[in-house]
Amino acid sequence: MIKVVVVEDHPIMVEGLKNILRSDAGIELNGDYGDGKSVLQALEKGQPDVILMDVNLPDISGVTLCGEVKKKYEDVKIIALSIHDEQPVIHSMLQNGASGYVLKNALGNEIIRAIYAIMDGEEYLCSSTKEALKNADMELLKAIPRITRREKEILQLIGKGLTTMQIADQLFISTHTVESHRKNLMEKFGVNNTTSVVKLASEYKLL
Amino acid sequence: MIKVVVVEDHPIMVEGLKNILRSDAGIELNGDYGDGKSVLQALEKGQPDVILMDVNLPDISGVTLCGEVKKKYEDVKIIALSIHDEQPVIHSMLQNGASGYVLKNALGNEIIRAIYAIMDGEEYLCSSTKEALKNADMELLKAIPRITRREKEILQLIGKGLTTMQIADQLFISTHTVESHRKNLMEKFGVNNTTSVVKLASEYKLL
DNA sequence: GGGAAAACCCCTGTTTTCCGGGATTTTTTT
DNA sequence: AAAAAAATCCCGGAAAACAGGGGTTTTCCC
Repeated sequence: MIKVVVVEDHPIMVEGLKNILRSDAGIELNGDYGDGKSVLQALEKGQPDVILMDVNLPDISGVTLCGEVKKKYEDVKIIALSIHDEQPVIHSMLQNGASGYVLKNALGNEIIRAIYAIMDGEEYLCSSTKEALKNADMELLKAIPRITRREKEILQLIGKGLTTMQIADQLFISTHTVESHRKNLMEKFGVNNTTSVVKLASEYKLL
Repeated sequence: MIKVVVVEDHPIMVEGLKNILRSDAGIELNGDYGDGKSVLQALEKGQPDVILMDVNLPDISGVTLCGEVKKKYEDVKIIALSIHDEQPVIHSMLQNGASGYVLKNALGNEIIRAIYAIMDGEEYLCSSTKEALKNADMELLKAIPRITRREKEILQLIGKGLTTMQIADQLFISTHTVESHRKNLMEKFGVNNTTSVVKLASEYKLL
């Protein structure tokens, strides 16, 4: 029996997943969790074979959670579940140790197939995911930039529509510093104006 | 028996909803559809009592669909299902005739409760939705701005990081015109710089 | 078909961001 | 404790966005 754990914060979605998993005789559902913290706690007491993990969780990002789980329990396989088909999101999950990536608009049996595939040591991407990756040069695959706490803070204020001067005032720092952060953000996201940074950050759910 | 139809493009979610609805004896599931077009077609041949409608559909926006359904079949009650708790999204759905708004992180029985409540002629908002509305002044409740085709086009180009001049070049219009659109967009969204416009538009899934 | 609203277009001056450097002081991580 | 990463600060010139004004042409609704 393949032991599966579900991490997903939408109960209705969990209900659907349970139903799908139950329909397969070789799979055993070993619990479900609504956020990152509770699943990390649970893992200390024993690990499943596979974790079905939503990328957007209420507490920590799926990317981070994925990395942490794999660091501690390298044998646990992770399948990412997501509504995003953005290339950097997919790429970041895979880089952080996910063995599969299935979009939420996939059919139920794609999940089953994914589970068996990765138990065989394969990597499983659902068809729409493959589609999303195909168009991108494998060379210039970009991961989601890792931004610092301060940068995030400034990004949020920029998103609110504040000017550099207003931000400087609010955070009790110089306008020059704010401009530096702005510059670094543009650099990290590989764009040349703040508007694009905000758009991308919003797409990657970094705000 | 209350006849319910589900409009939702994530099969796993549909699976979960079916499960929940099946568990209640007074509710009968009358079909599910993955996009706006197919449900509009189906409605011509007969209407259910209630439509459970995802706000983010692949073809048209839930807000539009909601309006169209209510225009043609005013007796059909609509419950919006969404992952967003943004106030303008909620507000726009209700303005377009939705009788209920349930977030996807709600528990299954919230759905059941919502169905019975609106069949009794009440309006049903799940607890998190109420929470999201509470913080906002009822006075300055803002609907999602209606933007024109041209404005959307320009917004997308801005989001790509193009400057006013590059946009003007690409669309064969003057930079002044682009600036006008920019101005109108800021006006419509009630903010004073383009970055905020892009952020909001992205939140409301207008891009 | 006619009128209103929306969409589209244009201009000038002021403010803000962007770009190109460079440097010092905390934190964090190893 | 050393090395790496973050956070802070600084400058000046160029480029772009913003604010506030006005005008013409489509489109849409009655």
